[in-house]
Amino acid sequence: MEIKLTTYPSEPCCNLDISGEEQTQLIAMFKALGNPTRFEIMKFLVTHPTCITGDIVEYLPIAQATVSQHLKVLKQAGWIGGITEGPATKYCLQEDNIAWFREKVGYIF
Amino acid sequence: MEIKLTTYPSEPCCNLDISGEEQTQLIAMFKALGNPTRFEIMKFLVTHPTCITGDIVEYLPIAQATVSQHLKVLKQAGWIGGITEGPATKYCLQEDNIAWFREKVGYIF
DNA sequence: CCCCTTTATCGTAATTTTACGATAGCAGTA
DNA sequence: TACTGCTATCGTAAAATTACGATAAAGGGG
Repeated sequence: MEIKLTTYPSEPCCNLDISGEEQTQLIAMFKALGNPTRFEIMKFLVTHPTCITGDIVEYLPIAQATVSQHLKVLKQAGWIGGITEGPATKYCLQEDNIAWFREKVGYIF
Repeated sequence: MEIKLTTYPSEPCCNLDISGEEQTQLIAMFKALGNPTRFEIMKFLVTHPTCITGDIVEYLPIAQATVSQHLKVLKQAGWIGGITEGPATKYCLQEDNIAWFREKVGYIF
C-alpha cells in the first residue's frame, strides 16, 4: 500500500542542483542563447555545418562586424568553435559542450 | 551489414527544431536564466517553495527594488508565478512552464 | 480612520549589450 | 611585392540591463 503525503515537503518540479564553476558556465550558455540573433546563428549552423563567417553574414540582415561579435559570444560561451581555414574561418557546433549542456539541463530540470 | 557514411551530411549533435512563438518563448526563458541573481532566485525557490518576496530580499545581498525587478523578469518569462497573500506575495515555480521548457530543450538538443 | 507591513513602481545613474562603419591583419594569388 | 578576399577588432552611438533610493499602493491590526 502506498502512502501519499498530502502536505509539505512536496516534490519540487526541478532541483537546480548545480553550483560554482558549472553554474557559471551554464548561466553563460543560457545568456548566449537568450538572444534571437545568436539563436538563429545556432540554427543555421545545424543545417550548414562548417560554414564560414561570410555565409552567416549573407544569411542574416545585419552587418559583418555584428555577426563577428555574436560569433565571439557564442564561442566564448562554448556553443561553437572556429577553425581558421586559409583567409576564412569555419565555424561549427561544439558538440562536446552541447552534450554537456544537454546532460546538465536534463539533470537539474 | 551496416553502411556507414564517412562524408557529409554527418549527424548533427542537435536539431534546434523550433520556430515562431515557441522559439521566442524559449529564448525569453534562456535570457531570464542567463543572469546569476535570477538563477539564484530560482534555486532558492526550489528549496523554499511559496516563500514571499521578503524572504528572497533577506537572502540576497541586493536591494528590495532590485529583487522585485528580477522577480518580474522571471515571472514574465514564465519561470515563476506570484500569488497575492494579504499584503505579501508568495512566489513559486511555474511547474507547467518548467515542464514545457524541459520537454522543448530535450527535443531540440 | 490611522498606522504598520509588504511589495511594486518610478525616477535615475552606471554598466552592459547591440549595432554599425572604418580599419587592420592574415592568407592566398597574380 | 602588390592585390584581393575574408574576418577580427577598434571606436562609437544607441538601446537595454542592472541597481538603488524614494515613493506609492494595498492589506491587516489597532
